[in-house]
Amino acid sequence: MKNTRQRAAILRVLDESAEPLSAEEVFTRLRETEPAMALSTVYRNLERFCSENLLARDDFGDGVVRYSPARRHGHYLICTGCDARVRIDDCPLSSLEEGLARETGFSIESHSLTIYGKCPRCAGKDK
Amino acid sequence: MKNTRQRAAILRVLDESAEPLSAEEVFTRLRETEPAMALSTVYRNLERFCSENLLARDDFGDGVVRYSPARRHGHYLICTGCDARVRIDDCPLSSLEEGLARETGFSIESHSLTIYGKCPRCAGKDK
DNA sequence: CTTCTTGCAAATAATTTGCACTCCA
DNA sequence: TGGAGTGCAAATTATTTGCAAGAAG
Repeated sequence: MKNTRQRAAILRVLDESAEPLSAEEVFTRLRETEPAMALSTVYRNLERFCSENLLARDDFGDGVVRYSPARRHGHYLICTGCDARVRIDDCPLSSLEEGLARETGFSIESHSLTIYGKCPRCAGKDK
Repeated sequence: MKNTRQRAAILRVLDESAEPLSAEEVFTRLRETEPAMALSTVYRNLERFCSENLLARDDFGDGVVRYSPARRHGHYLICTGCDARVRIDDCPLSSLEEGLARETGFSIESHSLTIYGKCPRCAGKDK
């Protein structure tokens, strides 16, 4: 994989962001430093980085794919009332994956986990 | 929620399917019994049923949302080489959710878990 | 009746692709 | 220099919405 200015810029933006970002969001943040970059370049490289396992996809179940550096990827608890997101730091899957690999013969590469519910404030509003 | 012929038909198709189905797939299977039904009706009702917790969304990470009856919903291990899907029957999250609810104050409603990897055949091809 | 639903057509939104040109290795 | 990478514009794909007509309670 060639090392281009655009690729470095995309990875930098994601490294500097505390939150996972969508392609559009990455694109917007690059407006200042890389005004000529095309949105399609962002899309192409985000996907490329995923298959190289440099990035992980975070799918929150709205129609938008978000990305974060693979090392920092986590899971989220999302409020179905107000879309508030809470990061879940410890991931219960490492132990599961081991057994799964043994049972199925798959070599596990990644996973995606999102939990939905009502935050305390929205749960209150319901009733 | 009113009980319409279309709604019953959508639920029936999903009950009869062993696999989660996308809106398009549901629509296609309804061509015979409900030839006049509009695709938008399918979309609207699938989403409606999800918010009533009659259906669950299964997101496999391609751009398509699939649905299955809430009671039967499971998780999948998907091959990134050939898209083969293996159902994971036991779900490691019930235990996690309890603690999470306590820590965050959220009332948990649902979750989505998908695991990616290479199936034995595709893992072999790589090397 | 009258409100919730549907069918249809048109509108979005996110993402992908074709192609000629550019730039890293 | 040769092929991977980029920008641009156009094409897809999945999904959503507005609205008038239809059916459920």
